[in-house]
Parts: sequence; structure tokens; C-alpha cells
Amino acid sequence: MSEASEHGGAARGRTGPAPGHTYVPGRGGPPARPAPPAPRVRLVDVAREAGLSKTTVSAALNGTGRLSPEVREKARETARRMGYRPNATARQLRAGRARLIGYVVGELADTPWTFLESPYFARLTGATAATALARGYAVVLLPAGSLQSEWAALPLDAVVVADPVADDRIVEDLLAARIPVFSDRSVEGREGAHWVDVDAADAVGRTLDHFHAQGARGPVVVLPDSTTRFHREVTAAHRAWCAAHGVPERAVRVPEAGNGPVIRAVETALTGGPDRPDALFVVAEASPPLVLEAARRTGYHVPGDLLLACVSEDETAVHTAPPVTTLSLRPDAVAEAGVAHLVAVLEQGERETAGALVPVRLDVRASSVRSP
Amino acid sequence: MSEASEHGGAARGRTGPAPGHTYVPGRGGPPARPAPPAPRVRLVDVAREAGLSKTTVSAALNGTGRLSPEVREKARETARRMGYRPNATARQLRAGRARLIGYVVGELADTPWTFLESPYFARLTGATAATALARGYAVVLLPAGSLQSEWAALPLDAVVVADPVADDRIVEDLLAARIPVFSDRSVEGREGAHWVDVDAADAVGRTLDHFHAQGARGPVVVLPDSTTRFHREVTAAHRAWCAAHGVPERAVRVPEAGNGPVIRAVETALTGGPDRPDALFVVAEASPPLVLEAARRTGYHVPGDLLLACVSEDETAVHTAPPVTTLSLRPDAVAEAGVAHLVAVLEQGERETAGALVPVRLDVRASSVRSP
DNA sequence: TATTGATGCGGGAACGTTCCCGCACAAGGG
DNA sequence: CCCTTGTGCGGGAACGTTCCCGCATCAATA
Repeated sequence: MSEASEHGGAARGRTGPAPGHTYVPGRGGPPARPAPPAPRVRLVDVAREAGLSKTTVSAALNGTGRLSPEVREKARETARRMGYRPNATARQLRAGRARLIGYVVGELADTPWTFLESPYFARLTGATAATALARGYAVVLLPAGSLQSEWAALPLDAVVVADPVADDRIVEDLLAARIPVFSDRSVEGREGAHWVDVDAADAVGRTLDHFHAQGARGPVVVLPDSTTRFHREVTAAHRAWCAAHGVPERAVRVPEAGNGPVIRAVETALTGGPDRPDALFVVAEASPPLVLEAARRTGYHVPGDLLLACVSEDETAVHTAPPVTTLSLRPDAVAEAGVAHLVAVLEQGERETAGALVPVRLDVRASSVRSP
Repeated sequence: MSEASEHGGAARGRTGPAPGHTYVPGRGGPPARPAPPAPRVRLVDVAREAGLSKTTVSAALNGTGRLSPEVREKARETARRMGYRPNATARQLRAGRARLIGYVVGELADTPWTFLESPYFARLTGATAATALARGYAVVLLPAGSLQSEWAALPLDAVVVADPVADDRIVEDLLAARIPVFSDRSVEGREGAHWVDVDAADAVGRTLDHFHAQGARGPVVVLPDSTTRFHREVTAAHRAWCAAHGVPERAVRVPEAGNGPVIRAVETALTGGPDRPDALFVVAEASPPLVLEAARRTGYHVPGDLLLACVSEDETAVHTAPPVTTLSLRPDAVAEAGVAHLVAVLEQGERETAGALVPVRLDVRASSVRSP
């Protein structure tokens, strides 16, 4: 179970607490005011009190071993009465693993903690922690682009690296330290690295096909200019789609993340070209209401003369007028598949790294439907 | 340093790896295909290889003890060459603490992981993790309303409970388990509990005073209907402010969190009363662009005939037209003060729980400034 | 030359748990 | 009545580290 700063045995005499005294708060003796922090009850303390051995008590509490029902119950009752809680660290040492998973976001290494403010990463983080905990693993948050020294003191069984950038050091460092790494497809083929990913080409295809079906012939896309694998693949997929459909390739790149830069890029996309686009696909993450407002500000009516879709997990898209079509990258599904695979690797020692590709989901709303 | 699922000594023969062989990958012998996972290099392995004792190597690596420069360098060089990384769990056991802090959000216990999608909690979480890590503590994410069984296996030195609801079991459970708890002022006076908080009365006063100074005489507020201490105090402070300024008390309560309910409450606040308000203070968390849109939809011009301010950490407030005035609850400052206090408690064994009150910050923007 | 003191290193216990054994005892069969 | 088998419990090692000692060695001093 769980420790409260386990003050070691230095304070506690090797003899241990006198049976029946120490664990009863304030029994006997003068009412000592500052109350020296009572040492934690250990397995041996329970054993001594119950007149059993630590082996027996351990077996009784864990439901293992061959014990008579009476002895088992006696051990349990004594442990309960004394408020015994097993020392998690000692268990981990014995077990050889800590059931602890690191979680780090590769993107945005210069602003290490802003990733939580992105709805996508917020959902991914939450889903990762939830799934992991359901399988008995806890998740510790690490800063983007963190150094060895920051996780070196942690007994991590594995580390999840979300969206690593191309030249990310952290994956190398972790693999060198022989810590299993879970990430996106960019780590494919590396020894000790495993992956799940979303289908970037599918994401682009689904959205642009949808625009096309609605009659749009001049779609423009707003792409993030990052070295993330997803963003690179989206760029390539966009190029391929345009070539395949005989549509001119119109794209505006966003130099950095954040609502400000993306909104400016949207304005450029809508006003900068030679002719006005009839559809807009914003892949760079931005607040849907702000994108909608930017479209209006530049003289568009949505969906009247501009179809709009955003890659976003932001719930605000539902509440605008009109509601904004979004493409979900399925962080929940990615996390679930990833953790499931990770646990398999850790517990059954899976070597073959068969990654999984998660399909995206297009939530079509009024902003991308040409009214008849 | 960090573990990769430390497969115990059961696999490794008690003799340990033959010096100079095991740690060199694939040296000598046939090219074994499945490559049995090489056992981790331990301190004793380094000691044996270097012809020293584990005591000496330990002292050399930790920079302690009395050692000749030659021996120290030899130990370090050998450790480096063998790729030695200390076992974090063993260190924790010896040290008596794990430098691990739990983090749980009390609010929204029915939807355990959604808290990260709120900009306030996202920032609070990120800032907590960042500050803690800077002081050598890692943060593990726990679900809202989590049970004993979920954190019982973790060697937590302390747990941060953000915004506990009134009847929250978790604080009781943690204190009963003798794990130090850090939370808001609602835990004041409890043994083993410590707190930092924001000044709710100050938050209300600052905003309504600002409205008043801009000439507004009929402000309406949208309040969350939660049992969080902050929300209860805000309600009381609003009542007190209205009484003190001779202004009718106009408030709309939001039954549950989320953009949808808050937006509906905003509409009610703006249209439901006998006379139209001239200022709106949205304390319940919502996306500022959506609030602005709702005000327009109900026939208001901001700031022309309605001053607007939102309690929000959402960066989108800056990018609307007009930009929205926000009241920041300073999650970064709260986290910083909290972690600083927490570390003091853990490391110097501070008993007196002198909590800290963090001032809020009003970022006045065009939405709440009456143009001349 | 003996005594002191400092220096350099190693032996071994301890952190708290789990688990492999082995021992005592009872019951059953030849 | 002895040998086997099974049951119930305990002793002790092991997980990998840190740290308290103690034991040499050697220079400096009496």
C-alpha cells in the first residue's frame, strides 16, 4: 500500500515498538505534546503482536500459502487493528518493477508544460492515465524535452513519448537506458520501441473527400510546420490528394503552435490567394470558435460560401453557430491501444512490435454541409 | 537512475555475470537470436569488475566518502563503461521515501479524467508537476474520486487534492493512511493537512469594483453550483458585495460544469430578468469566445451595452473581438506556493500548517471597458 | 622505536517485503 | 509399529542500495 514519508529504521530502535503500545495513539505515559511521529507499523510488528512469523502474516494478508483459517483471520485482524499498510517501495524492490509509466510530450520542448492546455494532449494524457491505472500502472508526468536527470531517480517501467519531434533526444536516451519506449510510428523498427498511431493519410482523405462531395473545388488547408511525424505525413497526404483529384495544392503553414499564429494563418489562407477558397481545413490546433470568427471577419459566410473543418478535440465546436465540423484524432483510442500493447510488452515480454493504426473520426456538423 | 522492468535476481545466477562478458552485447559465442534480456548491471558487478568493494564504488559515484582520486576515477570509469544505472527502487527503500507526489482533482468525481480539459486544471496540473520536478519530486496523476485501491500500491510521500468537494472521501482516506495532504483552505485545521488557496472574496470584489468604476449598476453573475469551497465563498462574497453597494443581487446558478450548461445560464442571465443587466461576470468556467457569442446572440453589444468578464485561464480570451477581460485564479502561483510548502513539510518536517493566500489577477481587456 | 592520528578502503547490517525451503506434527497405509 | 504423505507454520535469504563502523597502512611526533 502507500507510504507516508517512510522515516527509516534509524529513528526506530532495532527492538521495534513494544507490542500493544506504540500503535495505540497516546496510550500510557504523559501526554507528550509534539508527539514524535509514530514509526510505521511493519509486517514484523504485526507478526510479533499476533504471535506469528512475518512469513505467516504475509501469506495471510496476500491470500497465499497454506494456513489454517483461524491463523489467517488472526493475522488479518491484528493487521487491521494496528493499521498496518505494506511498504510499497519494499514490494517494488522484491517484485522487480514499480508499475510506473512515464509520460512525456515531445512536441513543444521549449515550453515544457503547455501541452496540457491543448485539448488533444489533455485528452491523450487523461486517457493514458486512466487506462494505465485500470491495469495497475500509475502515470507520472514528465516535462517535454526532459533530460536524463529528471527521470533518472524514478523507477520507470516504461515511458510513453507522445508526438516526438524529429530530432528528439529523449527517445534515444530512454532506449540507451534500456527503458521500453512507447510512441508513434516514427520509432518503428527500433529495438525496445513500440508504437501506435493514427492514420494521417486517412485523416486528410476523409476530410477533403467530404469537402469534395459537398461540391467544394478549391479547398485550402492550414498545416502546422512541425517535425512531428503526423504533421509531415499530413503534408504529404495533402499533396497526394490534390494531385489525385486534379485540384490545385493550396496550403498555408503555421510557424508555431498557439491560437494566435493559427488564426493569422487562417486569415492568410482566406485572403492571401489569387482566388477565394470555398473550403477550409485547419489541421493546426486552434479553438473552433476563433477560427469561425476569423472566417467571418474576412468576409466569409459559413457554410454558405466556405465549408469549414478543424482537426480538434475541443468540445466548443459543438456550441458555435453553426457548429463546426471536427476531425478527431482519437486520443482516447490511441491511449487505450497503446497502453494495452504496453502492458502486454511489460508483462508477457512481447518482443515483436506489431504497432496498431487507429482510424480517425470525422464529426460532420453544419459548418461543412452545403445547405440545399 | 531509472529501471527498465528490473527482472529480479531469480533469472540471474547468484554468481552474477562473468566480468567483462555479460555487459558487452553479443560478444563471443554464437549469435543467439532471441537474446535473453541481459540482466541489469548492479553495483556489485561494477565493484567486481573494478576490483573494488561495492562500498567504495557507491561512494565514488555519489561523491561521498574518503577515496583517492585514482580509485574514484577508476570506479566511475568502470561504471560508465558497463552502463551502470542505479536501481531507483532500492535507493528509495534505503532513503525511506520515494519522492513521489499524488495529484487528484476532487471536483467532477463522476467524470474522473475530464479535469484536464479545463484550462484552469490543465495549468494547475502542469505547474504542479513542473514545480515539483524542479524540487526533485515526480507527480503521478490520479483519477478524481479515486479509491484507496488505486493509490495503495504507490509509495506516495504526499497527495495534492485540488478543489475537493464538500463530502470528499479521499481526504479522509489519505489522512487515515497518514499520508500528508495538500489542498485548499477547506482542510484547514486537520492534522496532517496543509493548504494554499486563492482569495475568493478578493476575486469577486476586484471584478465587481471594476464594473462599478466603469459605471455599471446592474451586474449579473453566473455562478457554478458546486460544493467546492471556492464556489461557496464566491457566492457569499457576491451577496456581501451587493449588500455593501446597495445593488440588487442578481445571480444565475449553473447546475453542472461544461460549456453547454454555462452558455445556457449566460443566456438566462441576459434575458431572464425583469430588466436588462449592464455587466456580466461569468464565474463558471466556459470558453470566452462562446460567452461573447452568446451575449451577441441575445442582442447585446460588448462592451457597448454590456461589460463582460470571465473567470478563465483560457488564452482564447485574447484573440476575440473585443478581447475578453478575464480573472485569473493564478493556478501557477497556487501550485508554486503549494509545492514549496509541501516540500518544506516533507523535508523539514514542518508541523505548523500556516497556509498561504494567493491574490487573483484581473486582466482588464476591451470587453469590460466602457468606451468614452 | 612505540604512539598517535589521519587516510583509504572494505565488511556487513539495514531498509521491508516475498518466497523458497525445511521442520514438526498428524494421519493414513502396509 | 514404521514409513510415507500431507498440512501448517517459521527461518532465512534475496531484491540493490547506503552508511556505520572497523581494520589496515603510513606519516608525524615523542
